[in-house]
Amino acid sequence: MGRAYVLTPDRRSDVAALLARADLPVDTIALASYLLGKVLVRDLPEAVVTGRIVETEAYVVGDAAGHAYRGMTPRNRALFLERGRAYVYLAYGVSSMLNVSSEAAGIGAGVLVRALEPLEGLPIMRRNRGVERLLDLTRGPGRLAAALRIDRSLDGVDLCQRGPLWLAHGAEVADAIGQSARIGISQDADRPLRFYVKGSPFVSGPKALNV
DNA sequence: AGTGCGATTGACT
DNA sequence: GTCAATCGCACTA
Repeated sequence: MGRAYVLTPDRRSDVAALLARADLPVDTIALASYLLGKVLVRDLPEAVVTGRIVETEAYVVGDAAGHAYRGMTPRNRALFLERGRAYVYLAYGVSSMLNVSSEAAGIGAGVLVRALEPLEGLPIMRRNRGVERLLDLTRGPGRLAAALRIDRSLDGVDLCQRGPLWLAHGAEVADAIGQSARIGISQDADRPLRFYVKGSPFVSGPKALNV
């Protein structure tokens, strides 16, 4: 079995460095791996809740599995904004999904955030999720959105600006980055556009994809 | 205006 | 492992 996974040291989000838009790679695939290790900061009325990104998926230009594939619609317009904006939609009428828009303004593409390692605000996350187990708080796109109380009202928010939801620099990803097919899609299902921190127990998906 | 379908999750056999 | 819940939205007419 692999060595024990070491939790990232807690970091105060009020001193965490905001990601500048210029820091974000323009290319969707580059952005997907770049976001691993970065910290997602959610400013809630009662507390700040943060987590380290450990799993992402790229939905690239011309991707039949991407929501922007058939052009701009009321739902997916945020995917066409400049990179670093939030695209949030409701999946299966039940779970909210957070994406980071990518590429230049006018081009529809983005990166789905699939899993976080919880850092700050664990009590709030437990309350938002209604579960106790640390591993169940933010493992999976719908779960992390619930834990951070992210919903469609945050669609279009600039993640490169301090506000209700933003991105901060994190510790370097010392662990190797794994790559696999994306989860839960039928179109273009074999393309290796999923990225994850190897060895992190907070990564979602079947074990076979996480080697 | 009606229809079909998910970038998932949680409950259950 | 299987499967239903649940609803906004894209698509067709």
